[in-house]
Amino acid sequence: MVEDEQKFEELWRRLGLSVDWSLTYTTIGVRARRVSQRAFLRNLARGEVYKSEAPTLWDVDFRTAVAQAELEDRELAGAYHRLTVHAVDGQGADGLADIVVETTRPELVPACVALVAHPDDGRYQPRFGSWVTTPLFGVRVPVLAHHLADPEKGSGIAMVCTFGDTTDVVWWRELDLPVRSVMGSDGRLVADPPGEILEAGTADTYAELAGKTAKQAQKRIVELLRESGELDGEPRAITHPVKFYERGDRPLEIITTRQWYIRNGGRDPELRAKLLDLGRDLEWHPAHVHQRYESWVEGLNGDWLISRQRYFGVPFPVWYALDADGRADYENPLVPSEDALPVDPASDVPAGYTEAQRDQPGGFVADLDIMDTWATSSLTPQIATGWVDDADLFERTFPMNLRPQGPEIIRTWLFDSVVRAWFEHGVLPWSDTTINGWVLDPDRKKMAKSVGNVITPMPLVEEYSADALRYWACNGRPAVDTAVDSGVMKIGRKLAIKILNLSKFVLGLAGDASDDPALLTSALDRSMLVALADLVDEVTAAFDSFDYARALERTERFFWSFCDDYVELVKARAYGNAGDAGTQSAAAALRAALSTLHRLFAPFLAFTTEEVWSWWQEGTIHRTPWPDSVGLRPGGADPLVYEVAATVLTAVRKEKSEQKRSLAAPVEHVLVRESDDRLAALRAAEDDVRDAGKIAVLDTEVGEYIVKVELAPPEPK
RNA sequence: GGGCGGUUAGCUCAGCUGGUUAGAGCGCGUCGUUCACACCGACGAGGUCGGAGGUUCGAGUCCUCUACCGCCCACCA
Repeated sequence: MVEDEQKFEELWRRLGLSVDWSLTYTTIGVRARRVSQRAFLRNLARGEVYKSEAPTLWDVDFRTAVAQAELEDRELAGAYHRLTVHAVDGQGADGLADIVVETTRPELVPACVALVAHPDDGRYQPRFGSWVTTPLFGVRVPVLAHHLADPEKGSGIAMVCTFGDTTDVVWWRELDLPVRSVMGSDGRLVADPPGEILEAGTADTYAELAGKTAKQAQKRIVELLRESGELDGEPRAITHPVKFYERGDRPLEIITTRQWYIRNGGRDPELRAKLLDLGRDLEWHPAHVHQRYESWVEGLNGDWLISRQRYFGVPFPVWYALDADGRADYENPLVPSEDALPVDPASDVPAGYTEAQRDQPGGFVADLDIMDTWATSSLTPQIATGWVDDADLFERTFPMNLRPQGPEIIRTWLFDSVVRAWFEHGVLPWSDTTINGWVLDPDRKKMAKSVGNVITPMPLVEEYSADALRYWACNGRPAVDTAVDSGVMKIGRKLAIKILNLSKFVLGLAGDASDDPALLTSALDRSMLVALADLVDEVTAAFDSFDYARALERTERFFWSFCDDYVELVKARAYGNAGDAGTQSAAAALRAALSTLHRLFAPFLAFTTEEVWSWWQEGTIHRTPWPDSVGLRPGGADPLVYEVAATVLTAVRKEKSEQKRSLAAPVEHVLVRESDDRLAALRAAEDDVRDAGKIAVLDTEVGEYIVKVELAPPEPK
């Protein structure tokens, strides 16, 4: 893990990310533990966190409870087994017909506590309230009605087991059914059968299953059912979605355990509504990802389970008093004072007790569970802003501006952070969030270790440069998946080189020229600066709305046209006599433009711009003020001059290219027919256009747009 | 089952509140090097904007329906 951290830090430094490395923390570090435990204790004191014994989704390999947010569905092969459930003598309005139920989990027949059908289902209405006995085990269970039963599914009547899936939990709770659990925390059927099976005298049958995994038990029970004649036909293969722990390999079981929960609106409509409101107050970039938050919060079906039965993590700062019989008092946990934090209940002792009383009747016992990492990560804003140890910093930086993160952890990191900040501070932890997309492999496939298509950034940095990688990354829009594309990185590299070359040119010809705006006597120069000022406004607005990709695109577009057109147009004038007004104007405009472009590109090409900035400025560009369009925008400038001059120059280049002539080829005559105002603009830059195009005579006339170019005949070889 | 994105040139993608002949880069073709740039430049070819209706003087841009791709959510016996 430490190695991974170093690798990330090395990469991020190499990429020039402006991280304050003094603020890094680990979730089990002292600061994070103190924050986690303090927030927990305060949640506990206010009743926002509670401990409860309840059916819990459980990973049998990790042997820990898991939270709703850590679930994922996987499509799994399974089979419907048609089982015969027997009518009980003297019950049933229409005689003693057996009932056929379909189940994908026949191994849970010993855990069956009821059958349920839809209240409107005529087939089963006569049976509601009657009793039946389960196959193989002969346990009496009621037939009940519940609206969640789907008449279309299977035989229309479901076997409720404790617990086969989350619907069973709902039925168990809402129909007030008993617990008859057989699944152990190790994923194997427990050794001793439920009491009802003992009473029914079928313990020997259960013994055939005890100790087996779900899969093994299913195989065996199907054999037993077949032998007893209670399997109706052969199992019918299906595929169906099954809940998994996102990092687990076997389907989750549901077992009853005592766990810590934080209220998150999952069973409290008022809190849920408040959290939805907070989600609406948050500025999402892009806006539509907010929908994910909405559907997640609306779909919550329980509080946030934060305890884990693992070894490494932040411990709960809690002990329980033991009574004279050694029973723990879970209702009244013993807690430390805040200034004692962090504590480890496994080695620290609660106030008023001694170590000798640990695990002794009349003494105390530690809570040995640890917190889910999200219980700590949900406090990142509080950890980073010094909530427990730097009141001044906290005052100035909380709530924060921005949470940048991935889409897959909206339901965990983002949502949990909102919950914690709301409980503790009554506000959102940040005003804005940006959601990134995924990086896909060059074939637009999701990267996965199992597929072997994972590409790490460092080799790309080494091949194309950090700025090229940044350029590629900045071309990916927020929340849009972006494929690794060396072509785009090459363009970034090209752009960086172009900036170096342009800077060399500008600084080479006007070494220490003045920036005095009064020197801007050329209409073309002023026109270009107007366009540049407009660009600054547009790019600033794009950054303000977190649309960095747009900011880059606009800057880049201006830059290339600046190099191709403006620089070519003013080159002759710029090379002129340093004392001439035209030369001074060009130099001043070029330098103003260069300074602005350097700064506009700085967020993207951090290293290139830092280098060229150092050629002529003091200090780092990354702490230089952002360009100001007001100061840049010259008075009395006509934006048309630059545009029309560039258009004519392009037309001249096109003619030369079509004649397969050099760009340096002389032009005898050019006729520009244009509207009056555009011709006026062109005349304002006429000398520059003639110089740049090597044009001898430039005529203009008002009319429908046309540029007619007559080249001088080629020189004989 | 509910919802959110996407579908624009061979490829990767822009196209903001509807407005003149739909853009960029790559790739492709042609041409061009004394004077910032061959780690280059210029120019060009290439698109029924997924499909069908509709609103409008005008739709890639708005509305309805629909197809396919990706994703999220859901109590999926």
